[in-house]
Formats: sequence, C-alpha cells, structure tokens
Amino acid sequence: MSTPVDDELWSAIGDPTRRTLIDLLLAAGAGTATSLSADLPLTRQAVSKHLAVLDRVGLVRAEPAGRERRYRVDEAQLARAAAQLAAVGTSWDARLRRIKHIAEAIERSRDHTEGE
Amino acid sequence: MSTPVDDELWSAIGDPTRRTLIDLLLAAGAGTATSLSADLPLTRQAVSKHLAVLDRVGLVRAEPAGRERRYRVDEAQLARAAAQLAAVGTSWDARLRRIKHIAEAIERSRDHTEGE
DNA sequence: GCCTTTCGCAACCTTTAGTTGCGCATCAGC
DNA sequence: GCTGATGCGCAACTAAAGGTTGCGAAAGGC
Repeated sequence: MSTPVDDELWSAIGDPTRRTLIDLLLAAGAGTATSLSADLPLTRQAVSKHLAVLDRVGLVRAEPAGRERRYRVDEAQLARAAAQLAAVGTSWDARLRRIKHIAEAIERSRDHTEGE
Repeated sequence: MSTPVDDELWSAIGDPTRRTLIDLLLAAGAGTATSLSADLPLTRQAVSKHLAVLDRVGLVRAEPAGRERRYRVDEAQLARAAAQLAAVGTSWDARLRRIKHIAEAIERSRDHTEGE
C-alpha cells in the first residue's frame, strides 16, 4: 500500500535532523540557520542545506529580514505531512490486524477438520 | 518533541524502498531477496542489503530454508514502528493546534483592548 | 554427477549529509 | 561614511549510504 505519498515529502521528514529542525522551529516560532545551528551538533551550513530541502518541499518558508533569513514552519503543509505519517502507520496496523484475523480463521478451521 | 524514538528504527522505515519491501512482505506473507527483487526496479543485491538493515532493527526476520533465505515481517516490531509514526504525526498535530489556540487567544485579547 | 538456482562477499560508482574556507552584504559604533 | 562584527551563500572536499556488476560457494532438480 504505502499510500501514494509524495516521495519528496517523505524523504524530507524521514531525516531525523530535519524532524528536529521542524521541532525547534515549532517551539521557537521561527529561526535562522545560525540560531538553529546553535542548538544542534551541526554547522550553520549543514542546517542551511536542510532548511533548503524543507523549503523545497514547502514544509517551511523563508522571509528575508535584513541580513537575516528567518524560517517559519508552514502549518498547512506540516499538517499534511503529519497526516501522511499517521496514514502509513494505520495502514500497516490495519494490514496486521487483517493478517491476524486470517491466521485465527485458519486455526479455527484446522481445529474443526483435523483436530491436531 | 520528536519522541525518544530509536533513531535506527526511524531511518530504517524512512527509506521508501524499505517501506515498499515491508508492504510486499506483508502482502505475500514471506519472500526472498530474489523473489522481492522481481517486483522492484532493483537488483537482488540491493534488496538483500535493505533486508539486512530491516533485519538488524528487527522489523523482519530471516528463516533459512534450504538454499533459500526466507524473510518474514516481525508483526510486533512493525506494530511498534507504526505506533511511532503515528505518534510523531499526532505530536505535530497537537503542537499545531496549540499554536492555533494561542494565536486566536492573542487576536481575541487584541480585539478587546485595542479594537484594531 | 552435472546444471541450475540462490546466496554472500568484494570492488566500484553516485548521491547526499557534513565539513571547511572564502567572499559578499548588512547592521552598529564611532 | 569608514570599520568591524555578524549572517549569509557558493565552492571544494570528505564520509557514508544506496546502487551496480562480477565473482565463488552451497543446495536442489534431473
């Protein structure tokens, strides 16, 4: 199944560093590559690259402010991403439940016919 | 927040190819590197490496059967992974809702005091 | 016994995350 | 209005991960 997910979005939020960045941005409201790198074991450049990725898939948006470049989470897009995460999770859950039903059904029918 | 997730697990299911492998294994019940590679635009080797990763984090388990090496999804582990996916999703959702509430509260108080 | 199938190991290529180094722009102080 | 600090982007380099091909070895079919 895997849901017809934008694979770009998935690979964007699949990276643990980028998820942390999103968390930090949500907590602080906004931030720059420099300010965010202060809270992470990463250089400004690395953070900047991740922000560029997140920007490309629309999860964050940058607003230039003087010599700074302030990033902010796009709430609508993040909500969409969150929904997709949950979707994959529940899809697997559903599949597992279905398998369990089938397994139980087989066991029941075996008990009836063979008794082993 | 990002939940104190095993980062290994996340990066395992973060890869779209590996998610597809899980889906295929769930659909077929079990499979080998060779059989799975037939359904994917990948060589057996690539699939084999992915299965090794999934095996290391416990999402699948291998049972040698003659000259074959049959892989099967570990349902308990996958259920755990699904739960973690859903958890991150709902965590973001909750955070977004909280932010929205705050924004609305600010707007309300501004309406009361200033009227602009 | 031979041929096929399936696998694991090793060498290699490419992409991506991360680093360092440099040059340009913007704001603050004097 | 220079001068210095701060924040940024671009470029070159390294390290790891996903992918490929090319072996040789073990298990089955006939």
